[in-house]
Amino acid sequence: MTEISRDEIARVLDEIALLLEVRGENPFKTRAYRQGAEIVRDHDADIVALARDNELDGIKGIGKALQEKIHELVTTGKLEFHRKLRDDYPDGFFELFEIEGLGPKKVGALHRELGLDSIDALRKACDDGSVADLSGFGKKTASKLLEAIQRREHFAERYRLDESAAAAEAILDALAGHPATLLARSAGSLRRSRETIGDLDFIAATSQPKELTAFFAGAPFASEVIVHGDTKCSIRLDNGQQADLRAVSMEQFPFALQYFTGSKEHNVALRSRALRQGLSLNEYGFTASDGSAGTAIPEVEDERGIYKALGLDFIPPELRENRGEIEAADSGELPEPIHWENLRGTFHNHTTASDGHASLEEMATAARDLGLCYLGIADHSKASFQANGLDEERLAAQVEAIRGWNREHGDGLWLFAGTEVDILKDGSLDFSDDTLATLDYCVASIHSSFTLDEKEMTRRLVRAMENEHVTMIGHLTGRILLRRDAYAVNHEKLIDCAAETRTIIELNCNPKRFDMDWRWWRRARDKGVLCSINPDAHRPGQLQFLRLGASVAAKGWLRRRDVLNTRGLDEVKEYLDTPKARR
DNA sequence: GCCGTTTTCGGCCCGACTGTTTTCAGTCG
Repeated sequence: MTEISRDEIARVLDEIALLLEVRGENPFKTRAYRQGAEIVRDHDADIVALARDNELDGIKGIGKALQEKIHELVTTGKLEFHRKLRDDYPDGFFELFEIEGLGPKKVGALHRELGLDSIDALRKACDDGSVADLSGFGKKTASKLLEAIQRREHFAERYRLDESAAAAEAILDALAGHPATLLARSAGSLRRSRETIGDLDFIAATSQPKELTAFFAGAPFASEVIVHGDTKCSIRLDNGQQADLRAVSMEQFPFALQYFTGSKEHNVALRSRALRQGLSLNEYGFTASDGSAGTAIPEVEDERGIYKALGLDFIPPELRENRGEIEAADSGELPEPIHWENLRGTFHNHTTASDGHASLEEMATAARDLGLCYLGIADHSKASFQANGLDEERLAAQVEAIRGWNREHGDGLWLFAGTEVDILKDGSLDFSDDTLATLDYCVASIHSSFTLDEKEMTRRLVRAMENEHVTMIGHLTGRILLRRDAYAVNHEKLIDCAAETRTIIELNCNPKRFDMDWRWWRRARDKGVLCSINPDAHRPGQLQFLRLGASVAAKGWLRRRDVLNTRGLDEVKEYLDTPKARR
């Protein structure tokens, strides 16, 4: 039996929560399953192994019942409780939840009353009027459901971080330009630097909320108005992405900003903490939780003040995922924040020699203009023929050109000669050790045979890490966000191996990738693994991805000292000159 | 189903908006 994965356990728990909800079970029970799923996804240690060995005791949020169910799932590959719940529903039933406007109650009614079991069946039922006749539904609901079905076909539900950031900046500019706006900020998952973004969230301080929501609803970037009230307005942009505005007073602004930045889990934890201090916290402010006049309500001027009132250090938005940040803020142990200005150079970049769109000189100039002190060139190796990978001869010529640049311009920007060498199917490399020894450093990446199973893929990467010339592993899982899944790797083993072999793991901050995923960096850091933040730039402008990279690194709890490219040129030269085993 | 610095029982975050309703349920964030 192939072992069940962490994601699969979480998926089953989520599905149980959904099914219990449809059946109208105790909402707190469904929440317990949903939280269980989150905990399984986020847990630091190898939770599958713990479950197999019945050692789940002491994980907060996983009580006796969930422990037993997860154990059953891992050891038998099935969960009887889940099967029984699921048996009543066909596979297509679950896709109904993907339709905007349909929650557990409505899906339950559609299935119970009309026997609907797929989006296709729902479309037909909306068309023939049977949905509109259902109690609790109506003509308007039916037509909204039809629109939502169409929209789902046309647009992805999530968007890239860089594209979302650009859209948000334009909207913020428009909001800031309105005379009724006192302050405007974006919030939500964008502010938390998640790898992909759902809706865009905006908070504006104003004394004329109605004017502002009306402006938002009528703005040129609003291709459709979804909801429009006195203080809240949701619109859809041309690309299908939803944008929400909340208009609040100046006094409410920090609370609204905090609240709508989330994450939901972070906020729930923060609210429980407030309650223990006799305070109720919502998006408008603090109140006495028992309504009494005796409780002192803290004065708050900005978001920082909210955390201060709760006895916490300020928690940067990136860390607000309820993964231990509140405890760390309580004990003064939050990581020192890493900023993009701390980055002095970067290592994984391409030129026209392989599949880049700019010459060595153009890339170097862009790096210097960005204020970097050094730039590593790592073009593809020959096995990546689709990317015009370099053979030994062309590589040697490029190395010579780089040395030449340094002789001429080395006082302004230093170039490192490297390669992004292919890790072949068996874990060997596309260049010999002798060839690699002529370079300053080496990024090793997988670009082929994506379908190997987890064991083989992990072994392949381990073998690459064991090579003394491999400085760092590029895009560890090969994922292309919103398009291609990560290949199967055992992160725990690879992190351990990177620590042992002194191999750096790249944080590929090309917004298509953000790979390795931010959820693993804290563990890597604690094992002593060094990170390099690399844009995988194929054009000069893509060096700017370093800004996003620093935010994602902060999200992964990385500190400056955990990141190679926060070091100055001399330190980096010394690092690369030191044999790997002694680094 | 989970949890415990008021608790091993009795709580568990909460407000805006919409549509279908005559006072509220459902969804969303």
